[in-house]
Amino acid sequence: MTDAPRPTRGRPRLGSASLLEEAAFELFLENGFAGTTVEQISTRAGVSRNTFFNYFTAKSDVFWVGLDASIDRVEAALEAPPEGSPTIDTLHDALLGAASLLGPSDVPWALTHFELIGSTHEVMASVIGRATRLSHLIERAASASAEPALARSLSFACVGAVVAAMMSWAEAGPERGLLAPHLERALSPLLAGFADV
Amino acid sequence: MTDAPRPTRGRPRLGSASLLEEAAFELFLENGFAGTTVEQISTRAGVSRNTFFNYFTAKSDVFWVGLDASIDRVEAALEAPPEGSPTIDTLHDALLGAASLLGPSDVPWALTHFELIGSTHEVMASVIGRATRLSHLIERAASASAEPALARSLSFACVGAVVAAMMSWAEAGPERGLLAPHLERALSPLLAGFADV
DNA sequence: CTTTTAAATAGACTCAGCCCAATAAAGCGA
DNA sequence: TCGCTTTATTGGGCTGAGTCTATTTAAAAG
Repeated sequence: MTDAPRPTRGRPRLGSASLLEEAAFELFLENGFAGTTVEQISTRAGVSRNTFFNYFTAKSDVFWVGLDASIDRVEAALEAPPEGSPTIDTLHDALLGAASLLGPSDVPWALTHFELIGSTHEVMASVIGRATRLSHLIERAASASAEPALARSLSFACVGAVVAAMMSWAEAGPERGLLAPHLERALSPLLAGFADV
Repeated sequence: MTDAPRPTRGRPRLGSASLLEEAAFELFLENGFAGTTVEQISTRAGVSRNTFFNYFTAKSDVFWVGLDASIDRVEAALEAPPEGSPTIDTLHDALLGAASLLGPSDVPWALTHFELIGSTHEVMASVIGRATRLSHLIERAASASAEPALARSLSFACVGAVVAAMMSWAEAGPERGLLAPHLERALSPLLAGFADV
């Protein structure tokens, strides 16, 4: 899931994902998400339309380049749990660990420019795609020490808390600091409730 | 949000939403969701392609006809809260009340035929559209007695629990009974955790 | 019979996403 | 230096969802 290592053979890349990202955000500011075509984005970035889809599988993927890396970190932390620690703490540490690496400038663009995006189907789908992946990770980890149904509701509720935390983090403005404290606030009552069962 | 009252004037409807729904489910069984076109659905239902979009705004909307009505009930229950009852109980009662009206045969088709659907973008988007609506309702109700950030994380976590409950309900097979007990199990640890704050 | 209202339809259009075949730019081995 | 292999870019074409506008049809109301 992490970025594939750049191969030493073959034709080198012309641009980068972040180049397309910048072009996309510019255009979204000008015309909104729905009012911007993939054609326009790739033209401004100086590549062809097809090249866009070499970097992203969907137009809405430009929003979540950084987020995917964070989910990778949660995955790694959940797969190498410290022995002897109860699952609920492992989970807490895995999520907070990833969140403590996200500083004020790491906020996903989409969360600070929501009005330009609206409730577009494509964007919603892209969000829930990431949420599903995170939820699977948590559910698998929780299944080790909880019955299936409980593990699932725990994982879904956790994902809900993560989303809520990211939104209040984004809304806090440029002085928002790390994501971690927001996540701590959203997560602790929930984990406390589940800790008893 | 409830069904618009059928007007007494004008041309009567030829078919109904559930007619298109049945045609769609048949075809999904035969060819899967992605392998079925709106054209095929409307042809089998005996109407034109455009008529499909008179009944549904998207192909994936056929999955959630019943669900929308349930969310309507939650909305009604949250808007007319019994005085003197703390919000967390109002919320509990609103959700459980709607869930107790859902019997074994009310399971959304999509949840019992997940393998035929896959992680199609459109379906995910349609799910999260409903989830967003429910979350807004809960958040608004919770804002009355909790600070904004907490209200939001509560609402998102609740939605997560609802989804988890519906999935385990669907998986329970034909003898699944009402949704309510599943929801009770998923919701209670969560609400217990939030009740302290 | 005429007007009004709402539903069904026809036809055309945009654009996301996918596929395939062709080409360009690099490293590697001979 | 000359192929060979690998990878990225590109062009062209295609399907299908969703939108829009205008037209027609079927009913009720006056």
